[in-house]
Amino acid sequence: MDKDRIMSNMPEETELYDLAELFKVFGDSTRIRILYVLSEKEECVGNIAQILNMTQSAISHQLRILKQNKLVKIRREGKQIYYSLADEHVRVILAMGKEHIEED
Amino acid sequence: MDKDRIMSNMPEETELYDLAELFKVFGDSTRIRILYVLSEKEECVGNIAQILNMTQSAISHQLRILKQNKLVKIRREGKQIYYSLADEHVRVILAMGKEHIEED
DNA sequence: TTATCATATGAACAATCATTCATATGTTTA
DNA sequence: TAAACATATGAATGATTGTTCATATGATAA
Repeated sequence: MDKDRIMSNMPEETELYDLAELFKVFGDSTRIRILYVLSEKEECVGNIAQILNMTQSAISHQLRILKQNKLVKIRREGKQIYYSLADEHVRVILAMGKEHIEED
Repeated sequence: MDKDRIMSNMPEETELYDLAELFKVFGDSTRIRILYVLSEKEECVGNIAQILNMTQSAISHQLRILKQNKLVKIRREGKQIYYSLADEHVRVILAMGKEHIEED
């Protein structure tokens, strides 16, 4: 069974938690919707709320989570704050997930 | 702002929920640990529990969730049931997540 | 400065979920 | 058969989390 060999290949505790944390962020349909909106082009908070028919507060709370986990980045322009995807991992992870649920 | 154009590119409601559901499954460190164990080789429930120092019940509950979401598959051999990764998406998704949290 | 607009945030509530405990199901061996 | 073993599952519980409401912060315009 070789428990030791298997466990020696396992990521560290903190990395496991970070990984789980990251995927938890993808595990909410509101946040996925936001990421899809931003996959088109950068958008400010109010617009995202309007597009998704949700309150500004709810969107803002979710954007904070996305930002904390470095899935989106921001650009300030006057009163508005424009959000956009942070990097290509976001697209790849979403695409892989989509492929998975679409097969069979 | 072109709300209609953006929304027409958005996946269907049911697909959004399935996607979120899938990522929720990755959003727990116990399940990630199990997937890492199985990325080495197939393993039966009792062994997984021993390797991860958890109760058979806890592991079994989590394996059911992994199986329902088609991340693992099973092979029966006498009294034991061997679990293994269902396909390559699992590895790719984990690898992408790992890359993401490891940068900067 | 003051008023207005865009965004952020704290507290509260309902809903979801991982684990435990006890027990059930199903397979093999005696 | 019955006993032993591997796995599954239902109920209960504590912890986590998404949304709402009210309010705070920060930037611009008057």
